[in-house]
Amino acid sequence: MRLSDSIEQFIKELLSQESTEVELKRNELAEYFGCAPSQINYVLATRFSPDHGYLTESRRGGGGYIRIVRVVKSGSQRLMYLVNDRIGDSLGEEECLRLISQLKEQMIVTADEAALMASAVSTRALSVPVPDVLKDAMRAKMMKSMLMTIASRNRS
Amino acid sequence: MRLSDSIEQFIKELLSQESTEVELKRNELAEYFGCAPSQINYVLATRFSPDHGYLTESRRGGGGYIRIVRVVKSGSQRLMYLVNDRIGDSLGEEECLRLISQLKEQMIVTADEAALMASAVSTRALSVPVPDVLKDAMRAKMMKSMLMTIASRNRS
DNA sequence: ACTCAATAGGTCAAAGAAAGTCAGACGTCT
DNA sequence: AGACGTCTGACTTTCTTTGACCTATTGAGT
Repeated sequence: MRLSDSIEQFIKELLSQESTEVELKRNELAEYFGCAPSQINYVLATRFSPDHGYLTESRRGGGGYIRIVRVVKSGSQRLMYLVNDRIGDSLGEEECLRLISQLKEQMIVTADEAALMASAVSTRALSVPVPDVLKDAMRAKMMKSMLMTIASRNRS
Repeated sequence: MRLSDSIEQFIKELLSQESTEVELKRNELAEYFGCAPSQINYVLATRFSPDHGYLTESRRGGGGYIRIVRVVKSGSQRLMYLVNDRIGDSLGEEECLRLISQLKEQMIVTADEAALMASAVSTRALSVPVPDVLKDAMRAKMMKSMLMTIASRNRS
């Protein structure tokens, strides 16, 4: 069995026990598996990325940690559809706004959240000297990122 | 648990009991936590700065003290300060996250909104081939745009 | 008034603690 | 052998903690 797979298993084990969130120490985990600490980052990058349905945050320095959150897909098929299929690599402002207003209508996001999202992807917010092609690429990523975040709460 | 966090909690405990202001002795507090007195300054600098919504004053010499005052500003005042003064033309990711978490702590935005904002300015969301300088310029604009949106609703 | 010692807080740099990054070595399929 | 996935180690960045030295205030003794 591959080391990466073992670590992946181990973390998923923890996640299944401790609900949807787990916090761990990179060095301890590396010690436990007798590997380089950076191996943990590799596992996170290749198996617990947002694309895989996970979010991670961390802190350095004394008392540092890594937290992994499993995004629950059940309550939000619509969102995951948007993230995985609907939104591609590029999204214009108009289309962003259309999507956002649909989400609002379907009561998947509140009016306040919709306004927040719209202001983030607005032309005004992105008015820096960068080609439009790249801005639209960025909009796509921002939308996905925000939708993932929304999907990760709200397991109602 | 981190020492800094314990001290922070301790002070906030005092503040919640004694209204909006608390006065303490640096050396006594350090003794109580068994740490170097300068540790107290570190906690003040990293957790009770004006950005965090606190002011501190102090006196040296006999009968010296440190006073910590929680500044009670309305949400929209705080937001306007951020938009007009605090955030300039450029803002790194770390600083964005710090500001956002402060807004959450001050209950000016909800946890959900904070998460949404954080995901919008994240490295992940902006991972397109654009120089970092421009990304930080964009972050500044996005933050302002989002904060304005928040301010324009409930002017409480 | 002046000086000096005691008291109390401030500053800063260096050490320590954790996590992040990335290039390159190593493996394992085809 | 080549391509792709895995793993490591050296170096970096961020956050925390401490200690040595500095500055301000007070008060007692002259």
